[in-house]
Amino acid sequence: MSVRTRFAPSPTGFLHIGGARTALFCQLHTRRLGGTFILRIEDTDRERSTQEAVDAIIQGLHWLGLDPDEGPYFQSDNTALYLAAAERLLAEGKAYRCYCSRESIDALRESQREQQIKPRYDGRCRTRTDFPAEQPFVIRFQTPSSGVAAWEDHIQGSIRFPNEELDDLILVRSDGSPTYNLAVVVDDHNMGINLVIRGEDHISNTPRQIHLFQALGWPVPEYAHMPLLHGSDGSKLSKRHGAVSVLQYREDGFLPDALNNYLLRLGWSHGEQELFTRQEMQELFNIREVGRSAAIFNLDKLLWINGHHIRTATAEQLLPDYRYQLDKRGIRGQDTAYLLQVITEFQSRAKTMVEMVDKSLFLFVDTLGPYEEKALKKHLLSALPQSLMALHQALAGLETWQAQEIDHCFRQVVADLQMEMGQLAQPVRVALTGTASSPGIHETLYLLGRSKSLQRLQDAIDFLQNKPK
RNA sequence: GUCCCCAUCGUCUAGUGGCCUAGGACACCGGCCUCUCACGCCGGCAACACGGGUUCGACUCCCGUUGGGGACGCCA
Repeated sequence: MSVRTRFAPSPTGFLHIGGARTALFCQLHTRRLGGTFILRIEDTDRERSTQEAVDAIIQGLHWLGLDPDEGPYFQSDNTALYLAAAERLLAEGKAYRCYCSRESIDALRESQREQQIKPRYDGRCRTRTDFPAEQPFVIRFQTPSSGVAAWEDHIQGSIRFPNEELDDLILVRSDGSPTYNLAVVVDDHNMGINLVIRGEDHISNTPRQIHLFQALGWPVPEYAHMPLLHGSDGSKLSKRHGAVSVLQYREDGFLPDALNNYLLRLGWSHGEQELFTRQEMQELFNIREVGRSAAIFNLDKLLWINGHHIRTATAEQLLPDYRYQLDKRGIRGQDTAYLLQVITEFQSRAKTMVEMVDKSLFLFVDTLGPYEEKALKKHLLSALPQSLMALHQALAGLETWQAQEIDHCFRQVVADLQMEMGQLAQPVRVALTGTASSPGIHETLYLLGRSKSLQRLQDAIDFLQNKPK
């Protein structure tokens, strides 16, 4: 039987990095086995679910290349199915109506906490035989009071819960709506899910769900509970650790496969290999090889991996992202061939596409802002205007603005002035870019173009001649 | 508090009883390359939480301690 897994987020917020990792592992695992990866939106909490969140999740998955093979399915479409299952359990005596008020249960839990025992419902309505017509009730599952619920987790190994640790969970709320555990079990069964891959925070739900499968007479799926992703303080990832939407990573100039590569290495490894292509991920990943301990999100390593993916991508592959980032700075309508040349020149110099734009921005602005303070002092102020003038004159005399020609011309000027390359290149670099770093000086001149290059050299010459003594 | 899970360099990890004076990667620190910045290359710093067992021999197996995390909702 081929494997069927599902990613089942609740649409109460955007898709963050932890959810993306779960989705990635689900998809990768099924890809290798030729199985099916299903997206199911768990919106049984109608109060907190929003359409915006649904959209953000689907968009986030799409950006990462994690589009489902099936779905999205919405639990809100299956309410009747869940309620039917609950009715059946009720009819079979495996569930019961509970008339306890929230207040009385809160009081119960509080007193249990005081006694330092695990807060849980005590089952006081189990044996109740009266059904007061006007009183609201919930439907509770009658959990076996002895025995154990156990399973062989694909990641965590053997896990067992004594049933006396569990209480009677609510299947249907007093407003008649189904709850999470019921919906999950009914859907997992109906959708033919045979492997559940989800976060470790669901471990304690698993014994309850196993009981429900058994009570309904359905086969129990296999489970793989992934260790959680932690923030820098070692606790579960949350807003305060910058658990932002994965789409924010696109805004910040990350490549989807770089993020996938990084996420993949959190908890899974393949010998000493750090870098993976999409293809390799799909061929090599196995959920059974995932480690059991939680990992801490580390931006530095993500940046390094992103830099690697930028370096190894073709300029054509990077073009849409580069254009996207340029667009956000108001730079549009640039020639494609030109942009490809720029990208090629900056690929090894940027860890993100945002950084690439930052570093190449001088090419697109009409006039430079003030020279960077350090660069100005270190390289430009000490330069002789005469050397810049000599270069200006030589470059102005070029027939065409070709990379090789510029190279020859620049070297000739350096030789004529009896200077070292760096003595001329650095001041020129500051003149052209406003900073002390850029691609090679010939490439920089070439990319900047004749008119802007000559203009900026002239500006620097004027600047030096007018500087206060 | 109760239950469940986890524990190798700062971080991500390799390691499945002898190959380990513990390997790789990021970060950091040197050096090389060099017109700058990157890239690349070379080198360095840095870890088996602790205590008991088991064994001829434990990072590897067992128990305990400590530490960390998760769960304990008419949320998912």
